[in-house]
Amino acid sequence: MEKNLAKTYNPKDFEDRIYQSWEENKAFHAEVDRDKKPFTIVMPPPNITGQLHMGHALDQTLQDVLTRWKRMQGYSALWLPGTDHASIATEVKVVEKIRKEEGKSKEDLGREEFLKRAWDWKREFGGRINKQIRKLGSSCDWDRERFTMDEGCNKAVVEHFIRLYNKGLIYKGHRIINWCPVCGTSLSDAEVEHEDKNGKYWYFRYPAADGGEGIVVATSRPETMFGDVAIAVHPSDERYQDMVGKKVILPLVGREIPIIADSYPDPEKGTGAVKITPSHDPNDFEVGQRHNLEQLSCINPDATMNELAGKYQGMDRYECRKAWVNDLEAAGYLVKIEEKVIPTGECYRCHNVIEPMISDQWFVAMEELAKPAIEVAKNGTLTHVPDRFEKIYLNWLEDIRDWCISRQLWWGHRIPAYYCDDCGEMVVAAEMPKTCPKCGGTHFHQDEDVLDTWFSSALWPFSTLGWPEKTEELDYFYPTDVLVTGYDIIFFWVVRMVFSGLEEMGESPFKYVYVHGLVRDAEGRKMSKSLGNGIDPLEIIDQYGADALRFMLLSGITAGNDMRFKMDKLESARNFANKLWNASRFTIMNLQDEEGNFRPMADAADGIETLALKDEDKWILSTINSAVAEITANLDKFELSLAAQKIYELIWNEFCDWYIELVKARLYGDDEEDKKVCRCVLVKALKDMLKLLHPFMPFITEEIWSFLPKEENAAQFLMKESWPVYSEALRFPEEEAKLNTAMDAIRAVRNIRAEVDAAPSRKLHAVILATGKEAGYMADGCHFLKNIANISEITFIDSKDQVPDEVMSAVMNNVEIYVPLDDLLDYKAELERLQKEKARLEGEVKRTAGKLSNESFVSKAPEKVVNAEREKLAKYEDMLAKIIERLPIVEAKVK
RNA sequence: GGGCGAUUAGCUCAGCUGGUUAGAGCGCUUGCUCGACAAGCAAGAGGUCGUUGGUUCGAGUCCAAUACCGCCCACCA
Repeated sequence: MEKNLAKTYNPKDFEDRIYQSWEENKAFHAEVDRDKKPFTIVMPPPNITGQLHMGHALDQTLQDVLTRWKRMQGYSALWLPGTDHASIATEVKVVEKIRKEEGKSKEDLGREEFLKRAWDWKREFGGRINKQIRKLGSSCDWDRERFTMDEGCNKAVVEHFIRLYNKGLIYKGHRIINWCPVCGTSLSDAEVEHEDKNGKYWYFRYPAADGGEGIVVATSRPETMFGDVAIAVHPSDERYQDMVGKKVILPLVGREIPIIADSYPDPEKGTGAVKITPSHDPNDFEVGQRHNLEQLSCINPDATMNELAGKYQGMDRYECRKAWVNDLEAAGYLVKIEEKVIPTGECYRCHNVIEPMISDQWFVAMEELAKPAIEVAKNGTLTHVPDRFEKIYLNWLEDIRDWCISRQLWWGHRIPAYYCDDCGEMVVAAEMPKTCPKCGGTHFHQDEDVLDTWFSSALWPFSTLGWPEKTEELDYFYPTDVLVTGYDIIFFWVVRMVFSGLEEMGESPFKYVYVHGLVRDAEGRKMSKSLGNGIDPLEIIDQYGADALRFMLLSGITAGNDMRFKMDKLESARNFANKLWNASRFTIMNLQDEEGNFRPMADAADGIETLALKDEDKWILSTINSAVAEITANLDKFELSLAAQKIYELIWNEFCDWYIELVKARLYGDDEEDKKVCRCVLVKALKDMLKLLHPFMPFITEEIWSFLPKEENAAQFLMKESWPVYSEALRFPEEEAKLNTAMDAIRAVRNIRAEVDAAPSRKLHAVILATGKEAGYMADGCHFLKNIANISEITFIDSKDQVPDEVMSAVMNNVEIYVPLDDLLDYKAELERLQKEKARLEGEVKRTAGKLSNESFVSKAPEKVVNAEREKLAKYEDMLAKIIERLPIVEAKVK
């Protein structure tokens, strides 16, 4: 067994091994534990249509960060995984597969055989998706994995359906719905995408039945004219008032239809007269209802014309349109054509134009269900992050129409309605009835249709916890805490979960909805199969590791906004992992002797703050301590990206760049007791940082953790360790100030060195003039200058007179540093530097003094702010004075 | 037609309730193989925060208008 980390960071060496070890030890399993508070996230179940894309990777990462963090905080954290049967999407894929491989249609196979193939598909792709989720490091509870069509979910769906039906909230209706002629099914309003297309208005004359001029109407879909049953005009439209009640003739068809008055037509649009086709237009449907008009369908489900279209029967709707318009024109009925942008509805799956049709479908009555869902958002029980999505959520609910839930498909939850073969009586029940309540018949057949896939996903937050049974899990884990999802499925899913949860459970299914954006490609385009610009998360993981991918996805994002997938960001995340890896290697190296055994450390049983800590020890502990508070606060507010940013800075800029460099001299020195303290601080610091980083980069942190010395009561895994908490005992403001002064001095010397091109290996002398409390800071901290700025000798002086002749200088707050450089002196460079500094300080003094001379600033701004401004002014004035003093000396040297 | 987001360094983006000199990554310049790390170290350059007004002692941050880009919704005569 290796005792230290490998020389280079290679995530492939350990990511799979670690995940396996977590899983074997059931580290993700969450139990009902009444001593703990529950934290619950149900995973948005990926469709079993294919494989995970970058959007899933982001979605997963966000949820995993939250879950791991809460678990470390001591919650019984359940992240419940699963997949979605995705009725229509999967059916399309399976049909395609069968067609390709066997040359058969689903009808050739028959329902039963087709479903077998679909289940085979589910096993193959469901399994693939689960592997991908594991690769990402998701800490979900696999013991509780669910599928939207498993037995329990099916039971929940049937139960829910029956309950709503019995309450009158589900009904079967002969109504106008969105029909996709290609998918061969009805669709809900949410499944129709709107697109503006270039089209035309054709103006046709409908001659009056009594031989008069008749009326001209515009239409963008002339092929629906065969279904016209009336012409409507607005009752106040004076142009047509005397025509209301009269009849016109449907051109070429010869059928007489009435002119009616209705509020629907807009006198400003078209000719103000509208042809009414209740079977093929939702508005016309309603006009038809109001006026008791006949419903004449002229288009078949496959978008060909039916017998009503006469000689056009059998033609495709668009072929018919062309021929029909030609014929009307030839006959002189065409008045004019107008180019127009026509808003068109398309199927969200196949992007073919939707045809509104009348048919028998099942609906959920939305009005009553929507009310409580609106209420929970308004009263704050349900919070959207960011909150602007609440408006979108509310707008949709407030405008909602009844939800068409039946689909003419095979793959899905079959509608639990049965019809008596003898009398046709319908019974809604969990199982096929034995006898008909009406005629006593004993033969039934089940409704052929299946349910909208979203009908089952709407129940996901409670069906997965055992509903309709009253399980312990349901009682404990429901309602869930946060739902993480993309903004693209708010309507499909979030809204429906809320009203369904409220209906069945009486409580909103979650307290927060965290909405994230899309992952786009480097050019900002949506990743899509047709563009071929998708990036496979698995390939990225293979190359850079899951931790780098996760960290990259989280860096620099804000809730609800899209992000771009940039390779340089990914590399940066990987480099960060490598940095941590090496810093950890350094730490472990210094903990161990040549044999790899841990050397003795100071006993920190009474708290690390009780040890003989040096200033830099207190500084790093204090810095980490503040970061703990900040990062926790960020996570509390769902600011995951800011939290990630802070832990990055803490590890790289504070720990690696400064602390490690500051303590090297001690570690390589010979004060054994001090070394023990130093090791102790190193381990403590590293461990705390690993814990803070763990939710973001679970693999590397767990791997490093396994190499560190553990306390007796340590958890088996880092992932089971407790989240660090802020401690007042670890707050060292004095040491922070001291170290900041030392660091400024180091930077100043390095700057001079760079300015004159002095090799880093060249040892320099420094003369320091320090006053105020900085005098003490520099006295205590000057050894750092020696160690990491390569200063071999330091002379403290207490007056300007003692400044040597040939020097470069740096002025800081209460500290002046002079570096004698005899052969290398570059006064010209220093003069430039001083002049630049002078200009900067003059600007600062002017700005600060200006502020302070403003009467209303001094009287109105908080005292704290004013005092800070005063201190600033004093500091800048002092520094400026010193620069001005120094300038003529340097100027003289330049000459 | 309605609504929303974005506009900050060459590029991609952070910037939470208004208060030090507006930050990061990448890129760029210069110099470094000194016992964790060249996937690195050090020192730098680079921004009048889209525009115009307003509120305020104080605005990248709040308000209004405007421009450009993008997105969502809407019953398609």
